[in-house]
Formats: sequence, C-alpha cells, structure tokens
Amino acid sequence: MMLEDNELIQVRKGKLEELRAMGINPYGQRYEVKDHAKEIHGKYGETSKEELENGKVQIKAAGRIVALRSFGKAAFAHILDASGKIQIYMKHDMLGEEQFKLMNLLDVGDHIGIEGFLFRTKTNELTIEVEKLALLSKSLRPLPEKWHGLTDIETRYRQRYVDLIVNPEVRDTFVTRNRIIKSIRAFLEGMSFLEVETPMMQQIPGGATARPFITHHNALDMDLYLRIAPELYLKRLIVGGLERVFELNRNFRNEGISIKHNPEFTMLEFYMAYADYRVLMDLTEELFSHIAQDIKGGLKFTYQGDEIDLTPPWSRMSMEEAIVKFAGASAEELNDLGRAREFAKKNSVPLEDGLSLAKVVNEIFEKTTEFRIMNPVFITDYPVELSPLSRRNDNNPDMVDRFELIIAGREMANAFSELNDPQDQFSRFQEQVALHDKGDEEAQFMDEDYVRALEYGMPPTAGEGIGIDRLVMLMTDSASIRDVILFPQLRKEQP
RNA sequence: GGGCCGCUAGCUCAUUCGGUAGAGCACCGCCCUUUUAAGGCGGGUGUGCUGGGUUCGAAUCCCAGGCGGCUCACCA
Repeated sequence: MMLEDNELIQVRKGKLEELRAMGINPYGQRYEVKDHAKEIHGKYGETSKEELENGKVQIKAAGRIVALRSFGKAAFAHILDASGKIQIYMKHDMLGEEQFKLMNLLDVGDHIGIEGFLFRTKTNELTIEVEKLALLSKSLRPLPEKWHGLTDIETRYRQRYVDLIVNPEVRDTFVTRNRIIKSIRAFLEGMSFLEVETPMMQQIPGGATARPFITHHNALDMDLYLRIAPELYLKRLIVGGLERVFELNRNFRNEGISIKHNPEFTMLEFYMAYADYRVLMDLTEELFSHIAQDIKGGLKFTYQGDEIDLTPPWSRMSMEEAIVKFAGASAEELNDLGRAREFAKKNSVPLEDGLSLAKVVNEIFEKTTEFRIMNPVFITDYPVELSPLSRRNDNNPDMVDRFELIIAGREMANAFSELNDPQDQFSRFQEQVALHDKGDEEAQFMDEDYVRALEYGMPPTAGEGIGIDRLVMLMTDSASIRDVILFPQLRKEQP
C-alpha cells in the first residue's frame, strides 16, 4: 500500500513544522484526564447558567476534535472521548498569545487536552471555557465529511478506526457485543460452569465438519491445524471430572465468506455432565432470555424488520414436522426417498445422486424451511450419519438426541447428548475416515486419544455450541456478520 | 469458485448521446470573540481502480485484471 500524500496532508505537515518551531511537540506525553464528557453532562446537565457562574466548576478533559468553528479571535469545538462529546470554547483573551497561536494550528482530528471551567452558551449548551490548551497528538489525515460521514463499506471495514471515530453506532455495536459476552459469562458462572482454554492449534482437527486451516510448527517440524471446534478437548475435561466447562473463543474454518460467515468466528461451547439435550433446551431458553433482558430490556424486539419473540417455552419439533409446518410438505412425502426427491425438485432444492433419505430431508429443511423460521424453534430428530459425536436415541438407533436452535432464519445453536460409548465412537470415526478416503474433505478425522479418553469413562453429558457473532447480530439488529466483527477478513488491499 | 452490481477530489456524490471532469463538505487566503451543517468574499486541489484496445477524441464503448457489495455453492 502506498501512503498517499495529497495537498490536505501536506498542509497539516506544514502545521507540524510550525508547531515544532514554536517548541511544541505535536505528539505529546501523558495527560492526567480528570473528567469525561458523559460524566460532565450527567453531573452538570441540570445546573443553571447562574449556578455555573457563581460556583466555578473546574474541568480537565481530553479528546479528539470532531468539529471546529472558528471566528478569528475565538473558536468553538466539540471534542470526543470514549464516553461521548462535549463542546469547548477557546478565545484569545483567555488563552494568551502563545496558546492562541496553538489554537489556530488545530485541525479536526487532533487530540487535545484542556483545562477550564464550565459555562452555558447563549443557546444554553453546557460548554468548557478553555484556560489551558495542550496539543496531545496532531492528526495528518482529514476525517470524513460531517454530513454524510463515512459510508463506503470497504473503507469502513479496512479502516475500522475511522469508522469508529465517525459512526457512533459502530462503537455502540461493539460495546453491546462485550455486554452480551459478559452476560453469558455471568449466567454460566452462576451455574458453576468453569471457563477453560483448550488448544487452538490442534494435531487432529475435530468436533465439527469443516475444512481446517493448516499451519506448521518449525521446531517440532509438524503440521498443525487451527481448530474448527474445541469440542473434543472440552469433553476430555468432562472425563477429567470438571463436570461443567465452557469455552468462549475463536474457531477457524476454511470455508466461504458471506453475510453470516467469517473464517474466524467466536463460539461458545459448554458441556454439562449428567444432563441431556432436553436439559439444554431449558437452559438455552433461560440463557437467551437472560441476555435479551440485559441487552434489549425485554423478550420482544425486531430484527431487520421482523418481529422476534423469545418468550419461553419455545416450539420444539422434529425436522420433518418443521418442513410440514413451514414449507408445506406432507409427512408421507418426507418418509419416502422417491417422493422426498420429488418434493425437493418441486421446490428447486438441488440434490446430488445417491443421497440417503435423511440427507435429502436435511437438504430440504435447509433450503425450504430454515429461513422461514423467525421465532425460536428447537429442531430435533437428526440422523446419526450427520452427527458422528452425538448419542443415539434409545428408541431409534438411526437418530441422535440432538437439537439445533433456529432464530431469525439462522442456526443459532447446536446441541446434543454426547456419545460416551467408546466402541460406538470408534466405529463412527471409522465411518468418517472412510468418507474422507472417498473424497469428502469435511469428514472428520480419527482421534484415537479421544476414544481412549472415553474408554476411561465419560459420564452422560450434554453439550452445546452457540455462534456468538450471530447472536450479536440478532441483538444489535446487524445485517452482516462483518458489522459485529471489528476487523472482518478481506482480500489484500490494492498496492 | 459462479452470476449480478459497483469503483470519479480527503469524504458524500454529479457528469444525459464518446467532445477533454464539477458540486457540497473538507482544505487554503482574507474578515469575524456565543457558534453548533456558524457566516461573508475569493481559490478546484483529480492515476476518473489498473493495464490494454477501438476512435480524430474515452470517466463514458470493448477486452483482461484488481478490490468491494449482494447472491449461489461450501459452512456456523
């Protein structure tokens, strides 16, 4: 990337030299900030003009100049700090010759520190009259224009720092993201879950069906995979007796990028000994309600124009029932391979040859039903062939005890009773290896150590994964995953 | 990776049919000590994404490439 050097930047570099000639270092030292914009507004928002004149309120604050209106011998500006904006007023009388010269060299974008006192302007705006002005950092690049701001999506993602300066709702989104994560931790810790960290660099990438990123350790001369899921490690911890664990961190999948996929994304996974997937349904309802109360102040809100109601209990239905209800198939159609394929064709669901009935139904669900589900629905009755780590259903060994949670047309969570039979797990890994040998790049790897762990005995356990980015999208009404990830993955910038 | 759309000044956008690029904000100069999209007067600062081609002449038409958005496929 070439750093451009246009006239606007040249002018500011000129000011830099002028400042240095005046003995001012344009990149200052520490500044003891005592007051912040939001606190000032909160504390003195109701204080009258007269009260402020009678009892002087001294202020020491710092921030970035985001608006500047100058009158020759005086100027108004707004400074922005992490908490918000406040207006300042600078005038020749108060500043004296030296500081007035400095004032005239200020630009929108500069960081300054100010000491002064509060007053109210003619229009009654709470304002700091500046007695002492310090330049803390000179900005060489002009900020985007004040009316339209920065709207170019590529620049907003590539230069998120600029986006954050000029688009306050972006800052709000990431503050909310952090509140959601804190809310989740508080909820799980309240239930005695232990937060743990397991390897992101794995010798055998397991726990999901996805293509991994590969990296190399030089000293060990060994290829490693960035994890696609922490699942198998977390269950080893259940074997180890930790009983309730969770991990809230990044996964990496070498798949396509879209409005709901980023190569690295944040996942919550938690495992609970002695529970089953039905326990997790109740827990999930509680967790989401807890978060929605914290963030939205209630269980009803809109997402991208659609009404969402998280009030429990949520619908629970099998994949087939959901297709019948939301896509208008009949139960008989979905129980016969030929008729199911016909239904798929009618609904333009592309199918490869030789798929089993279970896989055909799964395809139909994903293409015709999932996007129609707005309010939360727990989808159950997944076939064993799609779930190599899940416990078989006691009544139907072809099915597993698993659910996916759909909200706003998207998979928000995936949970199941864990397979704790080491012999069954071993043979399911073998089936995956056979699929991999046949060219299925996403089939899972054999993990013998994991089977060995199960041989020591894992208590009956239920586990769940929740896509945090998608949850944040839901709670912040964001259309794209890139709007809830600070630095989404992009191609290399043009030279 | 496929399809569709976009890319013009620092930012937001114009430029009708191919005739040699212009508005606002920002910036620069002058005036201005209560403004808040401050105001008044004056000034256009450009690799038109890149590289080819067609043409007397290309931001505009054609080809190739780049980056981005949406979408399909893969996936959560």
